[in-house]
Amino acid sequence: MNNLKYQITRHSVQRDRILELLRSTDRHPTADWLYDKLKSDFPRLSLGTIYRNLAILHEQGLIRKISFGSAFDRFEARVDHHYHLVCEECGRIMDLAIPFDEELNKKANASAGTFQVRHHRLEFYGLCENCRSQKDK
Amino acid sequence: MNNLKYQITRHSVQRDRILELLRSTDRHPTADWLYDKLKSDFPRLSLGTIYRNLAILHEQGLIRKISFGSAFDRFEARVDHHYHLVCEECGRIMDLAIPFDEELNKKANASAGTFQVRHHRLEFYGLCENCRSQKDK
DNA sequence: GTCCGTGCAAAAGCTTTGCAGCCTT
DNA sequence: AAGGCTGCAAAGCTTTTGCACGGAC
Repeated sequence: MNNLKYQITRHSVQRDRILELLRSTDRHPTADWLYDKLKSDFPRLSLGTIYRNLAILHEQGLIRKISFGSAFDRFEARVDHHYHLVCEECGRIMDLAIPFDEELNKKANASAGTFQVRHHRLEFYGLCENCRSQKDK
Repeated sequence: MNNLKYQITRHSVQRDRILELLRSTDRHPTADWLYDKLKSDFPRLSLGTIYRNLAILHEQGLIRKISFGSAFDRFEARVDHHYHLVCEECGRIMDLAIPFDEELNKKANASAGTFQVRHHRLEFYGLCENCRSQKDK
């Protein structure tokens, strides 16, 4: 049983360069930035290749992915600060009852140098009850 | 000086219903879910209206928005667990030096009921040095 | 010679926006 | 009457995917 989407066996210069680039910077680049940087070396490079290789590298645990932006925003009417539980299986989101920790901002600020921390966002990921019992079957 | 994009003055039944719906549920809906729910009451409703009103409600502080998904993913070669600083002005992302807190998962689990917490994601938002000095001018 | 990886282009998926007409004030 | 709000449709953006070709092994 193997759920990997990409089963790479071959070597790819492009993939090497993407990983190398990521390892050489602390900018947490977007796919597009990588594309721009590598375009001069591979004039016929395509964004599809970037994305495919990022997915492969990610699958291999060689890189991490941080999602931002707004593909699939969720909304809620509760406007006080609180944290969420997110089910990785079904996408369900629940509010979590632990108190909001303002102290976290101070702790972060203490290590953030000249960066000025104003707030934070914390989410917990795992399995909701439903999906857990599904998996037990 | 007013930077608000939406300056609402008028009343809208659709907006009322969106807020009412959000207040009546704990599902943290997507725009599409709201659209589906309201479609029967407003047969000619459009998703554009949903999005516009969500933006207005958000601007008024009546609702919160949680972004997930992948519009603008960022990648990094550092694969150990760590936290990030995100500049709200320029979008720059930096690694934060505070230790990764595995205890957080346990704390969350203790309040999560039947939800099984496996990991978490924590980001700090604020202003980087550059953008801070820009603002002082 | 296989068949994986690439480039290219089209498609997909969510969100935004232009526009004309309607509705609130 | 003024102009914000709506529905509709098109556009915008990032990411994904189908396909044929070229390259790795």
